[in-house]
Amino acid sequence: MTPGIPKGTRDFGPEELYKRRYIFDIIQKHFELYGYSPIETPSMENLETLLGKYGDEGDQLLFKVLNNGDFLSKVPTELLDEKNSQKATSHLSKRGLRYDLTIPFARYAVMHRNDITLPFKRYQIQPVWRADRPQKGRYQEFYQCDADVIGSESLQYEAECVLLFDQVFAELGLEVDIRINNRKLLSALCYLIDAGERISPITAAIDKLDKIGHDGVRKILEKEGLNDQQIEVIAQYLKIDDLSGIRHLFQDQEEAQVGISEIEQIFNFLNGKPMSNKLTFDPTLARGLSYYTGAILEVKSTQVEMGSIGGGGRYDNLTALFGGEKLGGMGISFGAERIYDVMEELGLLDQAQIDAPVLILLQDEQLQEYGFDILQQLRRHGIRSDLYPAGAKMKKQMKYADRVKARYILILGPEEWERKEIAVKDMTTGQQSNAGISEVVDIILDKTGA
RNA sequence: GUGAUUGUAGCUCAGUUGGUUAGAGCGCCGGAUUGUGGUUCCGGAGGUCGGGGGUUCAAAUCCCCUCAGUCACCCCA
Repeated sequence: MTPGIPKGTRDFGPEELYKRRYIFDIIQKHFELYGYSPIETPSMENLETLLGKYGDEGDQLLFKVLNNGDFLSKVPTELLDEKNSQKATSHLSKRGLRYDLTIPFARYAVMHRNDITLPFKRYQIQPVWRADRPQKGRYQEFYQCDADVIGSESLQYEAECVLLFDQVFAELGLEVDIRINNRKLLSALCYLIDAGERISPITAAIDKLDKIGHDGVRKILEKEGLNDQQIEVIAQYLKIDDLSGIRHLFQDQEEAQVGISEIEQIFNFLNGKPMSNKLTFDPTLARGLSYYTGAILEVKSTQVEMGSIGGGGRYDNLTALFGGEKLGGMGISFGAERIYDVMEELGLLDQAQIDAPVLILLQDEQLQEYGFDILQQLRRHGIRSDLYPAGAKMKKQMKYADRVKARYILILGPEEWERKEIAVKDMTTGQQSNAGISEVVDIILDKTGA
């Protein structure tokens, strides 16, 4: 067989992993700085936990795990004859791979309600899986970095999340656009045109505005069966780009007014706070996940064409889905893979590599044990080091040293052995000198700052 | 789920209207250089042309099927 990996998945070599770790470390550091604590949940959840939370599309994209044992024997024969995978699923699979980190977190919060204190702030950096067809910036297995707070309605958390986005992307060296909107405005809009139950197709259409333009949106809405009057109101809404305009449009409609003042309060919290990136109010921002009820956030790179690299929002009622008390929550998610792709394209990850190690080379096989001894002395001093196994020509050893990007090489040979010295070569300058072991340690510690 | 596109050496790709033994660059291995890499020079290894079937005197090239990758749409990070 020829080796391969499933589509939409990737191997990561050492170089990539150092770069990824650089990103994850910065995100994690800021999560903790902002008072979030880590949790982890299993890769698999019960399917009933996952199903119905992400909309029909989401359900389609769930990876389902086949039951163990002779599961086919338990499927009613009518269903087998029907060959309807959808209907048979409940008999074939009771577990699925997690699709995001938010739903598992809500499940966690309900299950561990007695152990957590509200408001509960947690972060989670783990892979999620979607049976999507892969393309640029889209994989079937990818990491999300989520920070959520549950059990508080306070808008300070919305503001906090905006700052978190801003600070993390600033430290990563990325320029981004952070956009904010409020689901209450969208739902009020649908209510205004007497189409409250059509909120998801309508918001889906609105969300596409910057891609397909006003006419495109109009066409979709026509297809959805809205009448001219309704479409006209939506078109009006889409032309507004400031809060006072929105306020005027909705006059004394309560839900919209609440949404507007929420956004205003968030801006008030942020007033005067130094930010590297711009936060803009965008009434056309909708976001796909259906569980958001309040503020919604989305982050896009201004430098590289790529889907959103971060997003989030407030959800009022996720815990109730699992039979818990109603706990409001607010959370954001960093799309690590896309951030990686963006940074790679901008060349921002080139220096994200670990300090090159020290490598010991042997001139003579007889000196291997001596070399091993030197190696351990270096390691005891905290110097990242390695010993090339005996038996290779110096040229080959040198080439290896070059390949692994060794900063220093130590050469042990009969001549040096006679004088109780070690040859030290700085691979970046090519300079070489002899010194005793303790002096060698000092040189390396000094130069590498280890 | 829908649509496009590409599969030729480890990698990136040439390969003319079908025509002898399928090429290049990079990489790899060896040597020039038995105590010194990244430069240079010389030599070498490495290919079921994604797979299967068909047309033909002859197929990497044309046709059909199939598999895989990539990209776009839907949706999303």
